[in-house]
Amino acid sequence: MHLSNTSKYTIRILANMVNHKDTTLISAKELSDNLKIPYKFLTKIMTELVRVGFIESIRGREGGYKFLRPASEITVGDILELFNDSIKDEECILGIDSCNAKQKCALHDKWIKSKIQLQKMFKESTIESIAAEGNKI
Amino acid sequence: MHLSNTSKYTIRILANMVNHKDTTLISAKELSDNLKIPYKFLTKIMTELVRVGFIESIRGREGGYKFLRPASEITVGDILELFNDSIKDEECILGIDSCNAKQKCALHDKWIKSKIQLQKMFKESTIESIAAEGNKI
DNA sequence: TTTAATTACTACCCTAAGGTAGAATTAAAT
DNA sequence: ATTTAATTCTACCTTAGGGTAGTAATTAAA
Repeated sequence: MHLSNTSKYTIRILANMVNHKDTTLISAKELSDNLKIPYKFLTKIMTELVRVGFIESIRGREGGYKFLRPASEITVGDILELFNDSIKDEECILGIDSCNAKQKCALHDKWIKSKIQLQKMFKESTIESIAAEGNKI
Repeated sequence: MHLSNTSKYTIRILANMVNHKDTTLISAKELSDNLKIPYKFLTKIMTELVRVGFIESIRGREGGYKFLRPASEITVGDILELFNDSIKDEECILGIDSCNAKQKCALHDKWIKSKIQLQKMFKESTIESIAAEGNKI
């Protein structure tokens, strides 16, 4: 019961970008140093984030990354969805295909309650809020 | 954000065993048929459950499996622990090493709330309760 | 004693996640 | 023009989860 490393890293990378002076671009090297994420692995994630349009890259000397969509409009849920980490509405926690509101498994109701709470947290947490003053990143 | 297939299967296997007439043993073949879990994969799980002492096996013709510990004393949490699927207390949802009660990540408090709720559900759900009358398995 | 039905053991195979390596491309600075 | 600092592309490696195959061991029934 946990998020994938890639999701976790991605959220922290984007939050770190928010806190960088946005007059300049931030490079992969700098992010890798800040977050202690292996450089090559980080660039792989960055390329994916460029591909889906969360960020933009400028190549060549003095290049780097910057947000394309504002950090206040990218949510944790968006990231989890990108890496197939989000909690699907229909998903029974015990993996029972026929479990639904009519025919419930023993955990159905409690799981729904937790699931909604988590989904709400993921949806309401923007990258901007993750990066806000006083929060550990 | 999900449980491993092995954990899900295991919970359902044990619940299925509860609902079997316990005057007789239940065989891997029967469980595999009941739950549509591939026979060979199921026997692999069963051998592990024997190894850790949840169930007992009787080999040879007319053999099969039965509970060693009562189903009312095996919890979902026990199973998740066995397959490294449980939620650790210290674990930050964003994977931040230095995140703790003093220095929190943005999701810390909300995550703790959900985490406690889930841990409680896992701890309080016995195999017996999963198998109880009226529940989908 | 043989046979059939059962679990256990050993050794694989496949896929995806996580991670690494090297070279190609880009563009500013010199 | 050349150098340098950056991203991107392609290809690979390693590990763990999920799953399969074959065979040995066991034991009760026939």
